[in-house]
Amino acid sequence: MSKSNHPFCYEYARPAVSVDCVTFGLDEDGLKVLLIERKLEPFAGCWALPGGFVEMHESLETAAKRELEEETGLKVEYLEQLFTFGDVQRDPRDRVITVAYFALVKLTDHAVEAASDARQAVWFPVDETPDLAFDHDQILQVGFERLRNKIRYQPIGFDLLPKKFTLRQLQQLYEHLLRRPLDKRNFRKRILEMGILQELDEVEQGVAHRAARLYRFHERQYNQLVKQGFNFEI
Amino acid sequence: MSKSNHPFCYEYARPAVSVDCVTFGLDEDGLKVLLIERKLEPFAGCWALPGGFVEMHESLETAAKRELEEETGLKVEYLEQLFTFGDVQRDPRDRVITVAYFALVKLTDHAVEAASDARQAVWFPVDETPDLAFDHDQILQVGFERLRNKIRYQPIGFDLLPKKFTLRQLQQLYEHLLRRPLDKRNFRKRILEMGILQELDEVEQGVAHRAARLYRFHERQYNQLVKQGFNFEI
DNA sequence: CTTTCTTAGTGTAAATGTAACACTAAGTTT
DNA sequence: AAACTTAGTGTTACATTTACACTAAGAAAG
Repeated sequence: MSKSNHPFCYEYARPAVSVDCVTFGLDEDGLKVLLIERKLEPFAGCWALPGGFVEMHESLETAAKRELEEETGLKVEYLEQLFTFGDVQRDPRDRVITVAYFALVKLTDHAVEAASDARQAVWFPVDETPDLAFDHDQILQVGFERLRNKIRYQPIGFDLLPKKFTLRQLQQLYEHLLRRPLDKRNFRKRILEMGILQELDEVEQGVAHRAARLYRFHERQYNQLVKQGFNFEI
Repeated sequence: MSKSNHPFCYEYARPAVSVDCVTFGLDEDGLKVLLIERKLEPFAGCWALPGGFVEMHESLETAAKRELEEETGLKVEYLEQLFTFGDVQRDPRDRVITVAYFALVKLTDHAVEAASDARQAVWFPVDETPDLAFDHDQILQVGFERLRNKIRYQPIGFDLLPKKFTLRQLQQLYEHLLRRPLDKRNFRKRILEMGILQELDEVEQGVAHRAARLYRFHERQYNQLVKQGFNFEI
């Protein structure tokens, strides 16, 4: 690599910088993560997290959104930085440092087109993922841990569930991520007391038993409580 | 910047990658953060976090430890990744992405030589820091928030206090970081019940009143409890 | 249309955990 | 010896959390 020609003391070779996205979604089967099939070497034919190299004119977060959309067709509004992986040998070609990002999407509402966008992007059940390229298995695991920790103190259920959902759906998501059963009455009491659910005048459709009431996330109320330092621990 | 000549599809210009360290210490006056005075442009003469560019053969964490030692003389064994800052304009010279690290050191035990190592490294009180170079004010703030959050659920007090300390010292550290007074009896009860303190047969020296018993951190016990998923919340 | 099945929806009491609180003990200084 | 400063110690009221079981509603099957 040549020396740069601007007045800059850093004249060594530079690592490349990439971004990778760990994107979770939820459908009837459970929790899913979005993967792509690599077309190029190294790891051609292998599954990997969507991602790519950061360009000079864009911030890390912008790069992550751009790569996610380019590779999977999925547009997300909110991404969170996860961790930066910089082991020397994590990419066999060259030194590549990657900044991993974390996203949650409502799979049921819209994001099905992502996978069907003629791209090789597939939602895999989180506990049935194939071996991934590079150190992406490790990155995915860090992402999954983040998800499980996050649900303890932030009401992220609403980012994964459809806009309208039942308390049962919400509880089952919590139970799955916390890996323990929750008492129905206590759960409902707590979540309703938080005051971030808006009760709708609708019930779920197409079930072979008594239909449950639908709720939606009361975002305005939530933002206000956040400002007041309210604790959303479950 | 020239194209690389290895078989690698990434042929654009690359951002530079640096590391920066937010290092906290504690002395009689309170909480301190370690800063250096820059000798080179940009921001020559300005205070900044110790840090520098990542070399091709070293991991991010290794780079952070190396830079910290080179610039301040301080050797740390444990560093934690804080956040990666990648705004396009954060460095006026060039595109530089920086991975920030977070360290805690026992100032009272040894680390005084760091500052006196003929280097321009100074421990500043955390709430009397000068304006810093680049976006280092922002990085410092993120580091400080991390510290304040961390103390809620991890017994990091022991990383900041001297090896032997009194319960009063420990409580005052908690009070300072949590920004609220704690009840002496409840605090002692809780911290002792955790079983990670070893009571010594010594008392503090040179105080003009009844001397308090000294304790030390029982690291082995702590590690065992961590494995069992014990909760160290205060 | 009656029965059966499945999930929705609701309150209370016991147990546990948290927070509030004040005095005696020990050592130093005057 | 008196005064000052911090060390060290338990109990009670209060709040929170957990455990727990029945009726209601609607759909499906007979």
